[in-house]
Amino acid sequence: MGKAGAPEKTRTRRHANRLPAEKRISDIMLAARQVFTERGYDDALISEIAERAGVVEGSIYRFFTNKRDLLVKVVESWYEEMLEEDSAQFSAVRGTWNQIRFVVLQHLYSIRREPGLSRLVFQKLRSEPTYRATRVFQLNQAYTHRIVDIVRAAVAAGELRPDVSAGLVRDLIFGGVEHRTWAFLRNEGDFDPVALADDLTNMVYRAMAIPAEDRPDRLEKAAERLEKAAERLERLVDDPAR
Amino acid sequence: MGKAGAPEKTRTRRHANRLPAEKRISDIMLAARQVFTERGYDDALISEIAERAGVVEGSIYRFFTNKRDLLVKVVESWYEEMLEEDSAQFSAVRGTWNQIRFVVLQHLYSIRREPGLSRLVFQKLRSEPTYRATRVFQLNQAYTHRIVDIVRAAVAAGELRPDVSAGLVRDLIFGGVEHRTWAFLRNEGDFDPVALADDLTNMVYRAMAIPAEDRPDRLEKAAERLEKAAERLERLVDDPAR
Amino acid sequence: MGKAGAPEKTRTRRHANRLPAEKRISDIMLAARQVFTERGYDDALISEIAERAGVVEGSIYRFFTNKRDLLVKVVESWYEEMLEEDSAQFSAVRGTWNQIRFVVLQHLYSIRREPGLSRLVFQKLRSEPTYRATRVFQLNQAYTHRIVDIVRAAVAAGELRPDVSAGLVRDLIFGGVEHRTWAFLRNEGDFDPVALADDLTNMVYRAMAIPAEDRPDRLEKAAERLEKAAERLERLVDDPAR
Amino acid sequence: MGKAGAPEKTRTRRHANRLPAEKRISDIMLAARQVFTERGYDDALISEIAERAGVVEGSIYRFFTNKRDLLVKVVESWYEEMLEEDSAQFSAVRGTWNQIRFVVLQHLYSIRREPGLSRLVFQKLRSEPTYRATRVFQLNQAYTHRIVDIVRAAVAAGELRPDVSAGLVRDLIFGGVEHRTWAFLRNEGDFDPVALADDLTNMVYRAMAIPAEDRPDRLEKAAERLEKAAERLERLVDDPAR
DNA sequence: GATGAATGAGGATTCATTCAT
DNA sequence: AATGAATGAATCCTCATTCAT
Repeated sequence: MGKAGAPEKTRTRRHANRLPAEKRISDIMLAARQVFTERGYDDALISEIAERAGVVEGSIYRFFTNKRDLLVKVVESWYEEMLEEDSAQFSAVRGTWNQIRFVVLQHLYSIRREPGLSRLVFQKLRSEPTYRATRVFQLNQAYTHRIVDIVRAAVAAGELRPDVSAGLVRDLIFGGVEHRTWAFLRNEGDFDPVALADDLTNMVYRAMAIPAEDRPDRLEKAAERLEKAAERLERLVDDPAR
Repeated sequence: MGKAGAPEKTRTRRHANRLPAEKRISDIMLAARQVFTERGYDDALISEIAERAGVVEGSIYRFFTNKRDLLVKVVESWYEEMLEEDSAQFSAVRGTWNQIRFVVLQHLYSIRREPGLSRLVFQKLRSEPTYRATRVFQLNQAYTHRIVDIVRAAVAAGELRPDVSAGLVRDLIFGGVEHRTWAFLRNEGDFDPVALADDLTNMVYRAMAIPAEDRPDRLEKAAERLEKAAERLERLVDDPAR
Repeated sequence: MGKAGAPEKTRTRRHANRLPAEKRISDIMLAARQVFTERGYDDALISEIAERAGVVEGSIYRFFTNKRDLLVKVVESWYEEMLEEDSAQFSAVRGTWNQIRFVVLQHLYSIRREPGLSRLVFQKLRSEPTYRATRVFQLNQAYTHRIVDIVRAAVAAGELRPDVSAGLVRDLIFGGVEHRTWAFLRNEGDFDPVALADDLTNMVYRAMAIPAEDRPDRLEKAAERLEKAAERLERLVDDPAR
Repeated sequence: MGKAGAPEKTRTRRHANRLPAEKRISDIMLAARQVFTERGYDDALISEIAERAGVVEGSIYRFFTNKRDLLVKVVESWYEEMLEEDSAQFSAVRGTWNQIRFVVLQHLYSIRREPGLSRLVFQKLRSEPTYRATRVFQLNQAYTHRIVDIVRAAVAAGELRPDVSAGLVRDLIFGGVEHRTWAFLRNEGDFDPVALADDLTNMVYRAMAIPAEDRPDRLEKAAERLEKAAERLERLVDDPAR
């Protein structure tokens, strides 16, 4: 009903160039990313996305179910992008502290690079009741799970307290980052990713570290080694022939 | 159907029922709180709020600039409510850990009691560019600043590390809570406020606690041992032949 | 979502005169009746209806749920109009044949007067799966049921065959009329309501009439009365004194 | 969801699978018949028809001008099918009543077999202004004209009243059947074709049968009696004294 | 002060049809 | 001949807000 309207009318059409689907899709997604970033979800117009992508509105619906789907796809690809980039570098980072700091820092960088998309994730996608069923949810899981992995490994290695909840650590980190960056996301000024990453990592690492009482203190160890060295020297001196 | 040709409403809206403005306002805010909670911002209808408040749409605009203002006012009063309630009990809580835990727990309780409003704050109000100019912002500051106060006091008292950033702690806590409760806010199941408050407080407290290494006694002991070892070495050097 | 769009924008508005709801409704229904009649359902534009009614599009939705509801309401009022008009005159018509003819003729007149609405009923409303739940259905029932009543009464009075199915008669009549008038409804030329009503009524009446074998034929009755009259006259002549 | 970023379809549409045009056409028409039947005209998608026919949308337009043309062709072939089937059996039916009943019954059967197509004819095709120019119109004429032929032959044979309008009979029958079956077409329950065919045929046949009053014998007898009565009266007048 | 009828901008979405490849 | 990507027109409906009464 109302659908067909007057379907038999003659229409003038200028057929545009026939591009490979991939190119079309990436054009649309690029344009959408821009528009969503600039305007937010509600104020983003499909017509503007279409225009910037050099496509007609209807063409968008060949590839994307609806506006929300387009947003979701854009965010998905952003996550994939981030995961890919990060994982390449991440493998080179050694040490629990360094790894945590790396993840935090990359996260801060990505927020700083894409405040618009970040806001959309924080504000729109994550609060929807269907979020958990989304691929974005899974990607975000993968994204944040790196922290969990790092923590668990360090716990297993005896570096961190055995009673540390990796999940809670993850939420502290990502929640903390988010809270720390809301002002920036509201355009209220910049932040220093490196300093923040250091502070945050220190904080969290300290919370997980094995308490001094339960492990050989470094100073103590050093003293011990020094003592032993001194002893041996003394023995040598006492009995140089030996 | 439904609307019918003629208005079958026969509304019993008290004509010119002149109530004191305060009563009017509180009726409207109560209704608005319900409707916003049940439906979220976009799906909340002014008409429904008016109906529930026993008021006409237009009357709402006598007291509130617009829909958003109404939301803001509702949230403000919620915050005031929370601050009032909490502060009464808070003064009785002794000890840094206990105080932090108290604030965290109350926060968790309030989220659990008002998931709808919480979501609106997290999702809608906080992301708006005008947020910082809002009284909600100030109230939230007051609300979260208690953590800052607690931490600073404890730092000053020498209980916590002097290099702790109280602001970062605040963001870790509130951000962490938020991340931890999103699933709940999405209606994906409940959480245990007490357990979470304990875990989170422990975590954060540990991060701020003065590390064993920095405690005077142990430092001094280690220094003593080092000095003695050094002495012995010096003796050896002075008198190699012995 | 997408609903509010940018709701806080300032809008210029010229407030139109405040008419009683009834007047508004009737204005809208009148305009709708015209537009639906002229264009059919799909090609009827709400905007055009609004314009002709001197109303803004949104106002239509104060009184009518949606476009279809508007059509339904228009048709309903048309039916009520017809039922009212007819029933006033109908009560004056005596005799089964005359009554049937009257109903048929009025029906033909109404088709001729409102071909557009007739087509909409025949084509759009009646074929919808929800039709039976509609008030239009009920009105149509009332409209066509007059035939059923007439037939049943005549059957009860012994004027028509006892085995006549009044429902089938109704369907023959209204179905027959409809088939007979489709060409007209398609704008393929006029028809003669009076002649058609007569022919159709004759046809149907004949189909229901008690067969001659089973009832005193009029000629026979006349002959009988004539015989009796002749007899009495003869007796008078034979015995004038009596 | 669903459409996904990349076309996951991997359609196995036989590329350049060059089938004889006839096969193509019949595949398309078969698919179209199904889809039109299942969904109705407006909700039938060319894309679905194409898919079911194992063809690409564009190919449909090689053989059919547009969607409506496709519907028309489908209905045409259905009519041809029906006419062919019926005429084979029809020739074996003897007697006016039996022939009418046969046509009615076959019509009822076809409605019962193809409610979807029937509805499309009743609702969509027949109401279009171009209907009369259609081949469907002609086929329908042929289809319904059998009634006209039967009636005219019976009239000519003196079996039926000479003043019967064969066209009106046709409209009563097909209109009556249609009205009687709308509930079924709306999916509101079944009907009994045989019983309905019998009732309807009886009804119509009675309407056309030569009335008893017009039979020579009874007329003559009555005339005789009248003449005799008149004679007696005349005698009285002639010889009042007697 | 209260009423509530009227405003009116605003945009996603569909799908038959075309035509370059 | 077949393909199927691209076209693009076309419209219903919502609801916060206003302001004449």
